[in-house]
Amino acid sequence: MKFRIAYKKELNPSQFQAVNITKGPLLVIAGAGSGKTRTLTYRVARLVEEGISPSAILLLTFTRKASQEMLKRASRILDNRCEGVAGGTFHSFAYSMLRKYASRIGFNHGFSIIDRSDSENLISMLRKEMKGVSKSGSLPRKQTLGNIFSRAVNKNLSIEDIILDDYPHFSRHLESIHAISDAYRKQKAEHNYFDYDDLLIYLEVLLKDHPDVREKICSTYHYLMVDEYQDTNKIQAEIVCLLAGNNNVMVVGDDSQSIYAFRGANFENIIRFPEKFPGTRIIRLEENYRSVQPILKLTNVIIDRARQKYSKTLFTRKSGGSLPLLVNAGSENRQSQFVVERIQALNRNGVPLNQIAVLFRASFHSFDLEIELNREGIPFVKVGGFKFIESAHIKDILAHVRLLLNPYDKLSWYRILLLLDNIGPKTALDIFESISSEQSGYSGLFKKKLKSKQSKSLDRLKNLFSSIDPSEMSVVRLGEAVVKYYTPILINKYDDHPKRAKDLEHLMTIMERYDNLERFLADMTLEPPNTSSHDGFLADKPDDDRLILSTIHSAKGLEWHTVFIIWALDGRFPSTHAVHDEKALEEELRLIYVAATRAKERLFFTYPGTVYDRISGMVLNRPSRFLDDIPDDILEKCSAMTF
DNA sequence: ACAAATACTATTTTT
DNA sequence: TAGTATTTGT
Repeated sequence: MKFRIAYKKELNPSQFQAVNITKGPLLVIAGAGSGKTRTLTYRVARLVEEGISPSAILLLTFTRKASQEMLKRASRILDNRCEGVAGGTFHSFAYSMLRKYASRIGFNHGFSIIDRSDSENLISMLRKEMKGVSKSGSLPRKQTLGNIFSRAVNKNLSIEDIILDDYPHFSRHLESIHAISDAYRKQKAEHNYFDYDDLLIYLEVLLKDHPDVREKICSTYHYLMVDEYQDTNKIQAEIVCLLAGNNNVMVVGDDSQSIYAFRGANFENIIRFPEKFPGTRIIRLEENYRSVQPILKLTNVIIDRARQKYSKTLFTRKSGGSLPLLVNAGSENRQSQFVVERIQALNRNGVPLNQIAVLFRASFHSFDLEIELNREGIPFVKVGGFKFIESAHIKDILAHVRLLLNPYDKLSWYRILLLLDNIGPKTALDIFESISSEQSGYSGLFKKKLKSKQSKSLDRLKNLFSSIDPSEMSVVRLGEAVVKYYTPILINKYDDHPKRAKDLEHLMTIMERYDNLERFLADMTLEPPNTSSHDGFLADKPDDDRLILSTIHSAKGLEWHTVFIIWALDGRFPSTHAVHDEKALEEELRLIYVAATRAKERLFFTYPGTVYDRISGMVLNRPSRFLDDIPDDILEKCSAMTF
């Protein structure tokens, strides 16, 4: 067969093999910077060139952006048939399958997806009820409870196991926690709520218990490709098994880059893949095309300390380059200043801002730097951490919008009613009960008798709901009506309302892109914009030359000319929480490995000399233990003063 | 009885 | 800083 693309010429031998083997199970161990994306992209093109229908190919990735990017690139090297390939995250794929087959799993009236904070709010309500019952000491907070429940699902363990393993100090509350978990499950079923984990659970149920559905889905998607396989959990691995009916399944991953164990990911999925699929062919991509020699030398030393790994050694042909540098800055602010100065110097020497990234372990690590960047007028985007979509004012608007789709949405009513004067938790729930029992849509709001003060606050809300009609107005018009109603509340509630009003404007520009309310809401929970709130309204301009600030988790798969890793301070990275747990410590090690392997030409680690840690009462003054004893000819050390 | 204001405390990463 | 527990106010 003659192909338009010269695969053999454009790929190295291992990559070519991975593209060339299109049938049967295939495991690709792809080291950092080894052209993993390139390989997947060419493989998509190859399948399409072989005459396979694009809609028969399913590409599961970690973010929607990643799959879009790959399909776009595949289209560029072949043609736009590649855009027809089905791609997305496990969660978005689960969503579309479950929508299609909702009635098969007993959800005849559909369901709505709740995000993490919705789920926590629901848990919080149940926790309050439970507080009266349990006697001794305080229950875990809602966030912790959410973590416990989610981890149990994603690791396929019981609540007992999770508490004994990870939260032994809460074991005396085991019964109460169990009760809350049961109540949570019940509430979700009653209100047709699916949390993130439910999407995976119900997809597994659908595939497992309904052979005809599974048959149908498998006969649609003949070719399955899964990216970032090291970060899948047990359910996802099971789903891959169920989907790979005809064994044409390729998974790509790197156990050294597994950084999502905290949410149940297990890189042993990679190791077990050949057991699950007998006859699996294994290909290793070991040539690094990204980093210069000195950087690769350091990252190889870092990952060498990992206990458990698929062994591989990356090599590069990129010669030259300077040694990575570990800088003692003296203080947090001096660290920020140092980074700013280096960025300005690089920029003067012709490195564009968008080729420079500052990476950190936790979102708040960049606060001081952000102030310094603003002072110097250096434009930046921040990725990861607290998201635009998670800020209270955006969630307020979305709650109103959600009610237009489902007037019996308990969480949304609760949220928007609490915004009103003289209405607290009790009244809000009473009103919801009334609406729910009336069964007459949101006009049920008019039925409930209230004190005059309270009904006065409700009047404007009633007005809003009687003036809008989701069947007649476009998505963005609905949004505008809600914003108009909400603005006085916003001004009253927040001192910084001008900034937040801008966010609402940005939300309107996002809504403009949708003509379907349901799709809009699903996207907002499944694939929300990943940038942080205050720069959200600028984030859509892709060519903007701006510095990147990012959590390491959100930097996965990306690369820059120069990378700064700040707060490389023992006690922060690894954090004091992780140091007593070997598994957690290993994950921190992989995390610093992922961060360092993002760099192409220049790599800086910085730490503030001495920091007092209020929580542990310790003085932190050592560089990260992962870097501390690396020889000077691999990692150069200096202080900001002597640079 | 319930809402609103105030005090206290523990602090990561994300679909 | 935000979530929760506690106190004060209507």
